[in-house]
Amino acid sequence: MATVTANGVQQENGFSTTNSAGRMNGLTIGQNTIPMKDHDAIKLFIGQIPRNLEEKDLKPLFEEFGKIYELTVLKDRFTGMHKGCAFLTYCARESALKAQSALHEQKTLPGMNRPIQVKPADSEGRGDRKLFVGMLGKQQSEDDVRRLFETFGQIEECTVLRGPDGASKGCAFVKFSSHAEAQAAINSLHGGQTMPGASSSLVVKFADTDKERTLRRMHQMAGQLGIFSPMTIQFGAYGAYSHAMMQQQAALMAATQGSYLNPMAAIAAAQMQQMAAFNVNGLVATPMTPSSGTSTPPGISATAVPSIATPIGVNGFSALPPQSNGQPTSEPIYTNGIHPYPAQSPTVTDPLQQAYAGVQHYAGDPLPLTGHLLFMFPHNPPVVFLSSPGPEGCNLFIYHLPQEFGDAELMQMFLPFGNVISAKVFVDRATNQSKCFGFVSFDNPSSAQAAIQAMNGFQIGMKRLKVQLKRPKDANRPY
DNA sequence: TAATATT
Repeated sequence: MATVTANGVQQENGFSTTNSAGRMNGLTIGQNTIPMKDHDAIKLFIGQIPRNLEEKDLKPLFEEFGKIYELTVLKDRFTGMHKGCAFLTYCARESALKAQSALHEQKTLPGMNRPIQVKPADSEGRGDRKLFVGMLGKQQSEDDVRRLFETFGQIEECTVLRGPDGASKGCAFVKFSSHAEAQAAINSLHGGQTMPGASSSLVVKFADTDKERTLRRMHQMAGQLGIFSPMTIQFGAYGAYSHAMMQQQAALMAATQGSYLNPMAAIAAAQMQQMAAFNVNGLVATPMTPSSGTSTPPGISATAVPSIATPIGVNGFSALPPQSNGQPTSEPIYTNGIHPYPAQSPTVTDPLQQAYAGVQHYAGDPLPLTGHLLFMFPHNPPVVFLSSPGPEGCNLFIYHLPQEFGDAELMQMFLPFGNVISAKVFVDRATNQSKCFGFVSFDNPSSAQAAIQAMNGFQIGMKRLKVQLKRPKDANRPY
């Protein structure tokens, strides 16, 4: 983690420390100086930072107000992507106050639309004191909202949410200087009156936490994409397995949306990955037993993979877990009532026949990966495409693909299971439309098996994938 | 009726 740390002035010998009244901040031991900060130092949150500026670029701007104890640009945990904000702690509290008054909303960094934010970080805060206000009239301005709330305490921020056209969305955020003030506002205002033009009475509640926001967004997207059953997203039902499934869902969301060039999908997918990671990180109340399993979701280290004593299907995640607990007679419960291992019966129209009837198998051109898809799986760098198909037992036939899926999306979907050496969606020559089936080749059979285990029966929208070994070319087929 | 970001 890149962090700029102040270098103190060295003394000849021994130790030196300073205080807030003080001269210099730092503990010097011989050649090394360890920066020290005041005990009443304030950690500042810095927002609206251009994403091309790193710690070293920001340092000069802030050093003007005092010696910096620590400056850290926030990065995405998985992708390393610059989040456009940072934390800054000065050695002296006074420096922080000076910087805040000199910079907060006072200038706009190059390339930004909004002025820089310099204010105490949430971690310095006094608890939950930010309110969401719903069911406002569309005509009500920030000032109107302020007037409504000002009797309950000191308002630090008041923002009416607006669309791109500037029209109010009928809701606002109001931040008080203390939790008690916010609570008082809730007690007095929530449900108490109906604003002109609003469809029901005023809503005043504490604003969502980040986790709640993420869940809300996921629900929204899920609804749009039809991926999940309505209103049901659960985490942790089967530990690491659902982690793997989350990754799949994330990939699917990105891929599906990607065909519409919707950048939100990538963001959403990244959020889902984060949720999946939470899962593995143990923020899961569901009891899990140690793994005796034979199939480990790809890309997840074996030590991080618990298994499931009693698999419980979750609506939407109905491509069900590998039978990894060595108890084939256990009776899984599937709350969505759909059996996880579908597609056992042969289909009447065999797309294999079409596949073999004149379409060349993919033979090794670089796949047209889009940027956001690569971004999705930072630990799966672009593979070198060797040849295709792979050895026997490495090649999968996939049916019931979404119409929108192209080669890149198909590959993306299977990357978590191993090295994909080719991925090809078959396309109708006349219409250029996907035939909704394709082939994926891995470089080894166990990747292929893992992919079958996890992805066969995997639900996308209304359809379920069929994933099975591709038939060998020379196999006798009774057709 | 839910947002520029908060280790």
